[in-house]
Formats: sequence, C-alpha cells, structure tokens
Amino acid sequence: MAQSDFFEQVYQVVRLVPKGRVTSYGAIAAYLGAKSSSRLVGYAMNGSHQQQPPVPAHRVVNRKGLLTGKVHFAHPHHMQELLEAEHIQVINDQVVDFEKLFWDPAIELAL
DNA sequence: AAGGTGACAGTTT
DNA sequence: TAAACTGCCACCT
Repeated sequence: MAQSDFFEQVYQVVRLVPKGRVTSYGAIAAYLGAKSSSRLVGYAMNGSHQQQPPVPAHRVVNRKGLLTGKVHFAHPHHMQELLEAEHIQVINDQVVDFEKLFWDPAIELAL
C-alpha cells in the first residue's frame, strides 16, 4: 500500500460525498472504524486544502450541522458560499435540514 | 525522541 | 434545562 495514512482514508471518503449533501466528522470516523477518533477526521481536514484533487471539506460539518471548520478556509465565509452554491441553505453557520441532507458513508457506501 | 495539538463527540455536573 | 469536562488517537513541532 502506498502512504495510505489515516488522512488519506478521510480524504477519499469526503470526496465521495455527493454534491448537495453533507456529512459529519463522526460519520466518517465511524466508517473508517475509528468512531472514537472523530477529532482525527477534523485534524485531517487541516491538510485537505493542499490535497489534489481538492477535498470538498465544506461538505463536512460537525454533528450539530455547524460549520465549525469555516475558519480554516481561505476566508471564514467561503465555506458557506460553497454550500449555498450546492443548494444547501446555511443560516447562522448551521446547515438547514441537516438531518435530511446528511450523508452517512456507513449507510450509503454499504450498498 | 517525546510531548502537545485539535475542523469532535459523548458523558457528567 | 444548559453548560462544562473528559476521552481519543494520529499528525505536527
């Protein structure tokens, strides 16, 4: 295997998130079998900006649907704009109908 | 080499 | 009820 670090695994899953959908750090961690390491998922996104192809980190939010990682983007408001560009409503840094737009890899990719 | 960090999540007070 | 603390484990300095 190549340098398939935990980060690489996270990037792969995030890139599988369909457009117009969102997922949570815990869901990705759980899919990787490390639900207890949800923080690692967020930490992994730290280098997602320099990954190629780009990782849609804007589709990843915390369990509450809050855009907690928006501050890590080029500009704090960039994340919301990206979500709105995908027809995802974001109010007060929170994804509207988060439960409906939620995309769980453990379920969607299980098929 | 060893220790500290953190874009979370669950539990407890 | 809401707010605060702890656990967690790979990456970074």
